Amino acid sequence: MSAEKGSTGRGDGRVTPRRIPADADFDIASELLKTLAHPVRLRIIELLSSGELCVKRLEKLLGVSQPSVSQHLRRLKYGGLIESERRGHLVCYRLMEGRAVEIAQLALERPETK
Amino acid sequence: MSAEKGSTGRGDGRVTPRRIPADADFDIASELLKTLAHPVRLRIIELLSSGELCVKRLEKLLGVSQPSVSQHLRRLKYGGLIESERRGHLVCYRLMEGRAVEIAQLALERPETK
DNA sequence: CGTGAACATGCAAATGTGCTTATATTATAT
DNA sequence: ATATAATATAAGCACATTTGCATGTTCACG
Repeated sequence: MSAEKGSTGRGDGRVTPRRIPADADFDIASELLKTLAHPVRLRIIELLSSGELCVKRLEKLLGVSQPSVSQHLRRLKYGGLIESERRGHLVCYRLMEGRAVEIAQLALERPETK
Repeated sequence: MSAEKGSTGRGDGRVTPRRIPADADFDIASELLKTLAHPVRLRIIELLSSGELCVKRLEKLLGVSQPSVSQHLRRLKYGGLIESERRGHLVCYRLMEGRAVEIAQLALERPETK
């Protein structure tokens, strides 16, 4: 199974040299994962991966109370995963951090049955 | 930026058809992410990606107390990410779930500065 | 201005997490 | 059998997270 060391294969054929993670990197990375580690937030990321959405729309799609949606959006925004833009009296959210979708998709895969 | 819909590109050239996630899938996925969302557990995954290690060795490499290491290992094991095998009076741990390393590596990357 | 719609924020209760310390368990060696 | 090394589990506490509910805020429009 041993993955080739020192580089990361990607879908687009690029091979990014992997740097040695410092101590703080693990803190930062675990923050990112904590931000994603909630069913509602995962669904928000998945929904936004198809394009931007306003809160009202998310509220309906998610079937979750408006304050709850706003709180999750705030957390995602604070974590730098999404950004918002006011449009009239709507506030639209869109994805900012590409890794968010990639991680979400990986986590949503069914475990490989090798 | 829009990623191609309905399929996931992977490093090995495979293209896995993506199924529509059901409600429970988000719960399961967020459990997986929560299990990974701790700096020490991330480091354990990274260390084990090079081969199996016993608790004593992990304790030294991580600089964390033995009970703490054991607790993190238990969580990872319960989540199905690692497995253990007794060898004499050592207990060796190794990776089980390929996604764990992939997700950890993605989370450890520096954010893309497109 | 005042009203309504869309969002955001604040707060308190419930729950979950992580760490430390102490105590069990298991296997080896004597 | 006993002692010792490696590991696991348990109890307790501090702290963070989640959730529901109430209350603010901001904008558009009449």
